[in-house]
Amino acid sequence: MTEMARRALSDDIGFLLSRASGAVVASVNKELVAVGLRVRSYSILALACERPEGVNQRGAAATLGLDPSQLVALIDELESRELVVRRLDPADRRNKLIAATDTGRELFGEAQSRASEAHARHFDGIPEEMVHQMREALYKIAFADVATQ
Amino acid sequence: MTEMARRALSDDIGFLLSRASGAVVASVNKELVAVGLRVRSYSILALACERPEGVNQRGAAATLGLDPSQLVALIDELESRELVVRRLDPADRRNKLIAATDTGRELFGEAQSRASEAHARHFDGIPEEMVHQMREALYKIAFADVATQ
DNA sequence: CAGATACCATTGAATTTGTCAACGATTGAA
DNA sequence: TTCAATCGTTGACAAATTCAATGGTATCTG
Repeated sequence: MTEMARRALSDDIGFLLSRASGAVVASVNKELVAVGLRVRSYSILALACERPEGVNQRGAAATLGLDPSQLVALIDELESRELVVRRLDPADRRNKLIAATDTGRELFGEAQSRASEAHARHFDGIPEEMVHQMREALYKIAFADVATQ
Repeated sequence: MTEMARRALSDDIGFLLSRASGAVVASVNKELVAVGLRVRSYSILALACERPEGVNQRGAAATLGLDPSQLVALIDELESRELVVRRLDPADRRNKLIAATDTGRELFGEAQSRASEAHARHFDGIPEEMVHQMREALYKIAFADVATQ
């Protein structure tokens, strides 16, 4: 299994993953300045757009792989720009549901197409099949829920 | 091309990339506490081990995709632990060559096997062919040198 | 040779991200 | 009713990102 140690860092798949991610995130961030978003806030807005009733912060943090406390300030910002609203979940008043406003959905559309352009710059040169395989693998890794200890 | 906008954030390949990367990096970081390293310092040490004469900081920053200024403190730390040494490049005294010491190589071996274990937790469940495709794609993206503006 | 230009590591600052421990409010179960 | 668990939130601190500037060094040009 580990019989053959890799020599070069450039072959280390963990390194490649974080390096590639950093490059794409940086591109998307630059592309999103025009709409006043960053990848983080963009992702939250995306989730808030997915369901009309909204998502609770705990759940959002889980799908984003973040600590719940990280969402607070980001949502504060989105809310102050009236892109999302925080409402108490009537079914469980501990929850707050984050839902996109019409303005939020509109901006998200613009943001989404900008993000796509940034993605295109990175992925267009790569064979479709390879991207497909990568997407599947990434999905598995992202949501594998590995016990990290 | 962009005719079909993706609906769910979970399908967004940029998001999956950063999410997966975050998960793997977090795992590796946890695995590396035992040797007093983090992914960043581990990567620098890896580069310093690759060539006996060492690598200059500018080059290292480029392959790591970091701003050169980020390396300074990291190398300071590695140097203070005598895992690497900074030497002036005799051929061009603007450069400083970062080379691993024997201690550094020794520790790196340990670190490398720990990192491999962390990787295994994430990648072992994924078909080999898929990992292979992903590695190639990631390599292209990581070093594509996209004009990010 | 002299000066302009470019490259290197480094410093410093401002912002964003990551991690963790706590707290009040609310819920569900003993 | 009381206990334990969950939710959003706050606060603190370390780490990472980005950018502008500086002093030392090399290269190119005249």
